[in-house]
Order: sequence, then C-alpha cells, then structure tokens
Amino acid sequence: MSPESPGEPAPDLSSEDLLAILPRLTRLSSALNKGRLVDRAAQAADPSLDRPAVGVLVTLLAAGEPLRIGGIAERMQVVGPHITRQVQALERRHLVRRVDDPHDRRARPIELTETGDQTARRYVASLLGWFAEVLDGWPQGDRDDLLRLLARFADDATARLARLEQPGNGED
Amino acid sequence: MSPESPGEPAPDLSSEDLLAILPRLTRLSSALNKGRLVDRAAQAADPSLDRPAVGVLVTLLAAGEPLRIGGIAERMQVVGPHITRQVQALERRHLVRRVDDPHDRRARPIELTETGDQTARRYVASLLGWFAEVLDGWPQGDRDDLLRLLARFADDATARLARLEQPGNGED
DNA sequence: TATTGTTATACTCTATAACTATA
DNA sequence: TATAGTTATAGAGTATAACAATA
Repeated sequence: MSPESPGEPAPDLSSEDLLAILPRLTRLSSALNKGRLVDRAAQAADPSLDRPAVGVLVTLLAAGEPLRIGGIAERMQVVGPHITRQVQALERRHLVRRVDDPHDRRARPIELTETGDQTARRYVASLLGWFAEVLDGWPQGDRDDLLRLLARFADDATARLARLEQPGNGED
Repeated sequence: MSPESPGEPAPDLSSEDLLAILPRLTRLSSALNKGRLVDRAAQAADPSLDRPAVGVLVTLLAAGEPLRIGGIAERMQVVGPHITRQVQALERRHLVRRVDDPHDRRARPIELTETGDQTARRYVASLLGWFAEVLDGWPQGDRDDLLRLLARFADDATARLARLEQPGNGED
C-alpha cells in the first residue's frame, strides 16, 4: 500500500504518533458506535430504539428531505436489505413513512413523521449535551479547531477510501 | 457556521454543527473499524489476519510488554472470552506466545513472537502510510493540531463515558 | 436489459452463563 | 471466597444471493 516517493517533504507523522493515537481512536469509535454513547442517547430519545434505527432517523434528519432506501444505505455505508428492514420496523412504529416519487415508481422515498422528527431531535440534543460537556473545559479556539479539522479529516479520509475502492485501481 | 450567542462563555456547539459532523464521524468510524481501512492494512500485513486478530497484535505492540487476557480485553473494550479465542488462534499461527507470570499462576501473559511483532509493525506502517497520504496536502500546523486535539478529545470523551458508567451514579 | 427494492439466508463479531484452577 | 481464564452457547448487526417490479 501507500507507494511513497522518497524524498518526500510532507508526511512527518511518526509511527509513535500513530501508535499513540490508534488505541484512542479505536476506543472513541467503539464508545460512539458500540453500546455506550449512542445507546444512551437513543434511550433518552425513545427507549424502544436500537442503534441501527436511530442511525436511519438521524440520517433522514441530517438530509432534510425524503431519501430513498438506496440513499439511506449509501449515507450509512451499509447495504440495501439492511435498510429495508430497519425502515419497515420504523414504519410500524410510525416514526417514518413512505411518500411517492412521481418520477420513478420503483422508489418510495422515506420521510420522518412528526414523531420521528421529534425523536431524532431528542437524540441529537442528547448527544449534543454530551459533547458540550466533554468540551466544557476547553478553550474556545481549541473547540473550533477540533470541529473544523475533524470534519475536514473525515471528508478527506472518506474520499480517499472511496478512491481506493474504485474498481480497476489495482490495489486490491 | 456556529451561530454564537454573543457574550456566552460556555457550550457553543450548535445543533447544526453536530448534525454536520455526526454523519462524518459515523462514516469515518465505520471506515476505520468496519471492512475497509483496517482490512486493507491487515491484508497488507498478513492476508490470513482478520480484524479482531490485528486488534490484539496492535494492542500488544502498543503496550510494549506482555499482557494478560484481562489486560488485552480491557484495552480493547471487549469481554474476556472473546480475547481467549483470538489469542488461541494467534498462538496456532505462532504470532503470539504465552509466558509465565511468576507471581500469579492463574495468569499466562501473552507476548508477541518475532513474527507477530513484524506483522504488527507492517500493519501499523500500512496505516501510517495511509494517514500520511490523507494528510499530505495539509499545512503542518493543521496536522499537529488535529493529532493533538484528537488525542485529547478521545481521552476526555473516554474518561467521561467511564464516569457515566460508574454504578451508583444515578444517570442510568 | 438495467435499476430499485424486497425476501430469505448466512456470516462476523461480541456478549452471557457455567465451569476450572489458582489465590 | 474471590479472581483469572476457558468452554459453550446466544445474540446483534450486517452481508450475499435470489427474486419482483418498474424504467
């Protein structure tokens, strides 16, 4: 992987830095995605919600418009059938509903119901409170920097991964 | 972004900021932990390795000393039995071995073999190359800031979660 | 024929429960 | 009796394969 031309001025990320940050990222990520933080916020929003379900709700809230099954799957980086079942469950709980796409009758875009919207907002508010607490003692400048750099890094990293996965790129 | 109430000292993390960054974090996290990036680096280190296995190897490498089953489990935030099986598989591949703890014969600390050490280092080097590529176009100051702030945030966030989980804290 | 979505099934990772050995 | 680890089993989450409907 990573064919680096020698004589490169740039990457002065040391192996030590990475070794130091890797376990932290792993932990943070597991804390965010596995049981703990997400579950807490989900329970606060609606005790009957599980993780994949809130993922769908937040995806719809963030999009701000109805999304197709495929659109939700793409944003959540999972496959279609998984979303189909999550949406069916959410429909039964009246948290989302289907609308019609006049241009393509194969698709049935999903939108939040009023209840679903409120639930998603409660979830986000709960997470927000948690983040605010963690950042509470931080200098303002550091907070701004973190959000800015993290957003940029996530975008760059995701874009690079997407490129690596392009078929015909020969790195697989 | 970030509409700041003037004169407010404390948590000026807006709901919009969070909504913008949440899907990115989710994606990044899923890219790191799910199939893609980790798998790629694991394949580069040893095509027969799966994700949990490299997790154990890197944990041992980062620790720099033999760890017990419980120590590995704690650092990886999983339960003991999971580690027992991963270590058994790694032993069969001669990537780790057991040593004796003279003070406690119930425990059998695990250490990397020469091969295991090299494999773990190849994995880290592969990840390192990938991170360096992503950060390649970044100004030096931004890179430093990101690593510094990210490490701090991960630590603060993990610590807060741990506190929330303390029994008898009444927030459950 | 290509695309969108659904149904049915299987796999990966991790947890819980019951047990053994040493402290 | 408490602690470290193991064995056996179960569950959550997500993927793959085969199919249906519309473009």
